[in-house]
Amino acid sequence: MGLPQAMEATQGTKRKRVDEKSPLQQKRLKLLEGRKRLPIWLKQKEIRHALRDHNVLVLSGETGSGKSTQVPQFLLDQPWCSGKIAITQPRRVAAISLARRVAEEMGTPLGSSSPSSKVGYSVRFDDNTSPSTRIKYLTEGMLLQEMLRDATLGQYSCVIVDEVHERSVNVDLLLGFLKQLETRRSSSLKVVVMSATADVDSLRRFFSEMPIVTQGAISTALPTGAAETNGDECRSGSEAAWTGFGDEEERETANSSGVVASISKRIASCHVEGRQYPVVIRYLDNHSDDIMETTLHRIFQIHCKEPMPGDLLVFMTGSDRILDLQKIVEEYAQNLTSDFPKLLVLPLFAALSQAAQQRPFQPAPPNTRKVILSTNIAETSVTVPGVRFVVDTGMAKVKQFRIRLGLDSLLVKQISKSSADQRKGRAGREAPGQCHRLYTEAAYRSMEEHDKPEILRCDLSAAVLTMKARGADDVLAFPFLTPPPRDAMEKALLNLLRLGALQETGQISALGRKVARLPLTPSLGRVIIEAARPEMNCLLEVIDIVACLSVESIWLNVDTEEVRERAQTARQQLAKRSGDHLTLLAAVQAYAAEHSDRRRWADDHLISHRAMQSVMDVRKQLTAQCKQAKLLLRDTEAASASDEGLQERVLRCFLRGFSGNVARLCPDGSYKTFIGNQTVAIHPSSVLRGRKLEAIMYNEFVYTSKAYGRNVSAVQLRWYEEIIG
DNA sequence: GAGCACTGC
Repeated sequence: MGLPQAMEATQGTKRKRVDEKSPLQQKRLKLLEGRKRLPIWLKQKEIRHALRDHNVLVLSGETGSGKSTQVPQFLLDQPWCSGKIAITQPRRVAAISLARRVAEEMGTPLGSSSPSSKVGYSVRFDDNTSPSTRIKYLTEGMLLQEMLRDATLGQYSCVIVDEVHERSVNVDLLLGFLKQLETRRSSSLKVVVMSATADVDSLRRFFSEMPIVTQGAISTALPTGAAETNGDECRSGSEAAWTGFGDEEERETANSSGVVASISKRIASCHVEGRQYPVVIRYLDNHSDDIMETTLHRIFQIHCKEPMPGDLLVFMTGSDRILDLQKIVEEYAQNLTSDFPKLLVLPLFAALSQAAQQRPFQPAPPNTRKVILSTNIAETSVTVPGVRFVVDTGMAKVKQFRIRLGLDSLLVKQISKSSADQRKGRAGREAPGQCHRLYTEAAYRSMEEHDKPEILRCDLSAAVLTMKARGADDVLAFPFLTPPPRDAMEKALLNLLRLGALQETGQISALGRKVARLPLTPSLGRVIIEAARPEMNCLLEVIDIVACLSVESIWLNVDTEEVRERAQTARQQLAKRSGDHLTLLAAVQAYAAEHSDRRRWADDHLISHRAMQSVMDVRKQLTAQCKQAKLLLRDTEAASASDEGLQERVLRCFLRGFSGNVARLCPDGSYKTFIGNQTVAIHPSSVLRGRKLEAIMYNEFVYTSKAYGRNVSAVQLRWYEEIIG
């Protein structure tokens, strides 16, 4: 769901009495015609029958099938559906705009605007539901958060997990929990798993495999009624595209006690066609050694040959390359004769300001073709209108956690086939299009089928704590769609133990439960808990810093030399000698103290106003949560400037959460980590860059062109030894 | 002189 759709969706009007002439109902009837033309409309009956007879439905369908909006509406009046329907989304904008759309289609007001509302959404900072809400769109993280209050998700008759193919960590955790619930919950729970790719087999297999049974807990782990099924009625008709798990696919699973259970009739699957215009694919004949040159060439080739209208979308790796290419394309474009349309080059990446990110959505001036140079943000997160030509460099930056080194690497890698196909699809959303792949067909065939799921690429500390806090104690036996390697799990368990979030037995500690409730990484959560201790007494200050560290960087991207100098002088006013943590605190305090014009203050200091707004949101949320958890002793008044020991206490708190991220200065001038003795450089974005200090602590350890510590402060070895000791 | 892709609670 793209931004324009999100913006054009309108708020339902308030009205006491709903009749056929009300605007809501008129709108509903108008939309009904369009709904009937969606590919999924014809599958309505099959989907209902599938869930009448089965507990799990795997629904695959490409973009444009209408599954995200229609499936909950198909199920709402089913006899088994007495509770709510949850439908999860990976992104907030999608959850909000889908809820708006479905409310309109149903002719009901949205969310909390009316007690009669049937459709709502719930995302961080914005819960727009009412007690009457039946269909609830929410982010994956929100549903996981709800599981802290009720791990059985008792208010829901059905949970629909959308966009499963994106394979976020949260989706993988949800699928594991839902699989457990589906067999363990006393009342039945229907689960619909929706995915764009046709990779249905692994999902079916996942839900058909028996949970691992341990310690004689067989009765609770066995699916109730597994034996009563024969699977003869549901796959008989060839009129149905979905297939039930029948005899031929019936599985026999033996657990360690030798008990054999036959599984059938629990899982159905269904495929819906998407709605896309055809896209012609062009490959290179030979591999290109200079991708920038090849991209430049291809942009002008398309521009000069292909008729208007039709904008170009170019997929590249990162902002640096995008800005470089922008300059070159603009230079060349000046030499175009007036026979050709003009070119408007627009960069698109997440770190851009809100206004700059909006520019690709605005119509181009007359006789002008837009060339959008984008990162992966345009692959899933935003949909740029008007694009008929996609240029795909075949590369992307990918984050990967290195378990042994304990750092994240962010390196350029070849994309997968499904990513290449997703990029291709961006050319065929409004009209037939072209996709120019700047690699050979052989290179395409050699690509991985799918991206590596995030759960195989990230630090598992947060995921493990999420599991433990929701009752999945035996994390090694958790049902993963793709189980992470054992050493990755062990590393996470050790980290949580070091933080004190787990007891020696591996069970979650009281402190761990507090950390798990906070919308933060376990390390940052631990810092919060430390700061609340009476002898530390610096929670408000720490919340300000933690809020900064948990959002995008507050420092604005500077690209020109002149702006860079302005930025340096502005930032020096805020910079603190001890490093980035207290510099961030100074920035937040100055921003919060600015009551007249915060936007201007941010612009003057070359600080991102958008980032600062999220900092304030997070700060508010954390403060409220800490009050609720009785962690907050002081109220709103800031500590006096004369509080000499404050800075030291703040840094000691961070050290408690990040004791693994400490390095000491070596005689050769480099920093070496205490754990692992690896070289780490201070990131160029730090106020401490180039400084030589006894020891440093940093929040992130990331490998790009070399190993950098980001968000760095000076610490004393003495503090570190006290914590380790 | 060098520099982090994208989500989310």
